[in-house]
Amino acid sequence: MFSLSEENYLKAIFHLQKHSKAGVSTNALAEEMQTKASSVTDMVKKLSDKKLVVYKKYQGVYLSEAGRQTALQIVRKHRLWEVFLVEKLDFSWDEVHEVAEELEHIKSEKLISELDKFLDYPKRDPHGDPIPDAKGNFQAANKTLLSNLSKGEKGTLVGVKDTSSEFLKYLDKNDIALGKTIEVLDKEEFDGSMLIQIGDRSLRVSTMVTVNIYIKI
Amino acid sequence: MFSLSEENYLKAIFHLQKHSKAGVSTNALAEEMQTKASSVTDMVKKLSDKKLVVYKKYQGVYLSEAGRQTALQIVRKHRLWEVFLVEKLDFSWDEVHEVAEELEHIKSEKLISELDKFLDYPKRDPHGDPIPDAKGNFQAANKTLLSNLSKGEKGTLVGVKDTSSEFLKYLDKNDIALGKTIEVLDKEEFDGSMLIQIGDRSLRVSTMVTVNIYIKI
DNA sequence: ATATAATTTTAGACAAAGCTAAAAAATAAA
DNA sequence: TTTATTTTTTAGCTTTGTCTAAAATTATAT
Repeated sequence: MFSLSEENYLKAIFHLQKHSKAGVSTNALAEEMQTKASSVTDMVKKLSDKKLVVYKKYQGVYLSEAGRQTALQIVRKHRLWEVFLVEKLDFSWDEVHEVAEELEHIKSEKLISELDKFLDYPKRDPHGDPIPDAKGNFQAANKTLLSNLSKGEKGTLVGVKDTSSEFLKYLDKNDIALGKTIEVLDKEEFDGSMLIQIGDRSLRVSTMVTVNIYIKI
Repeated sequence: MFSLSEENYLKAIFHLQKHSKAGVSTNALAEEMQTKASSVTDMVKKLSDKKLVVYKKYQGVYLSEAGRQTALQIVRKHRLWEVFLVEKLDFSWDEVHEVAEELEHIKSEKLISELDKFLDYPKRDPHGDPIPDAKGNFQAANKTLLSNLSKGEKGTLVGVKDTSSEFLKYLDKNDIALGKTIEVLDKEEFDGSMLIQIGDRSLRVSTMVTVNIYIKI
């Protein structure tokens, strides 16, 4: 159907699209894809010919409905494989991304529907991100960044924004995990750092941490 | 490490090598790879430069020890994934090959060692073929073709040579499966067809069938 | 043993996806 | 509103793996 490269571009545009309703710029896409702007222009033209994106010179690129559906299916596969790796193969949440990047491109409808069943139709991946269903539907959680909470507020950790191995290992080390209850004991307005209560311990965390943790109140 | 294409060539040479101790011919490899002889020559030169095969112009190609080990690891991955698909995802044995062709190229040591553990270190794939261990060791079963048995002899079905969907579906339809006991009730010397006892039924099968079923006596 | 046939290799071309360097367009600054 | 800067596109080249057509080699058959 689509080449490896085409699929990766669609996924990248999808992820960049989320953050702003404007078109995705060539440079942003080049950065995300770890490639050069000229290569992006070439590929974007190709995707445009295939009606997967809407593209006007110098105006950035948008996913078409077909492109969005394709991207959603890749995201679905990526996240299902992540669940598989963590739940069945004892991977930790900081190890799954790389492998899932490869597994997401395996082409078999049956494989994914059976995997979904085998995993008992999970709704979220190990980082708390929602898994689209076969039709591309998923509910974006009503979540907010920990940094938005005020002193005294509390909620449940439902996701992370930064999924880098370094950040996830930091969380593991400090016993910060999905599903834990976090309460803001104190917030330092000067630098945004917080003193939080998590489980039976309290901990001081920097802004780098608070802007990368999603909380459901 | 190696490209998709390189891996597939190594695997193809490995499979063709098994059948004759002579070098694998360019044409045979082209046939196996569904490509042209000229393309094969190019690739074989490349593999030779990388010391994965031994190649002399017009003399066919042989796997080097490094090439053999690489091929064995690909075969290992292919067969482990086949077990996974059949045992965990309810695939039937005629559906697994295509998908395993893709899965076998995923690059992660940990993925394969964990999968092996998850499947409880299977020794054979769903077609009865042995699964090499992490070091590339596997025991070739002492098996023979059903066609080699004489009237009155019996044994256990331990594998199939032809793994095409058509053949496997024929076997399923006639309730011929791995592990079943087969006895040769009668053998027609003229065309090699046999009357066999399998389970509580007897069945007449053609040579096309008897030369594609492996029996352990 | 020589002619014919089959196999294999070489030479040159092509598509995909990337790159560099230069030109063009858009944006920001003076 | 010009000028300067940044962004984007174009043009042309590279690599990987393929192809076709022609040449070279090996095998087969008379």
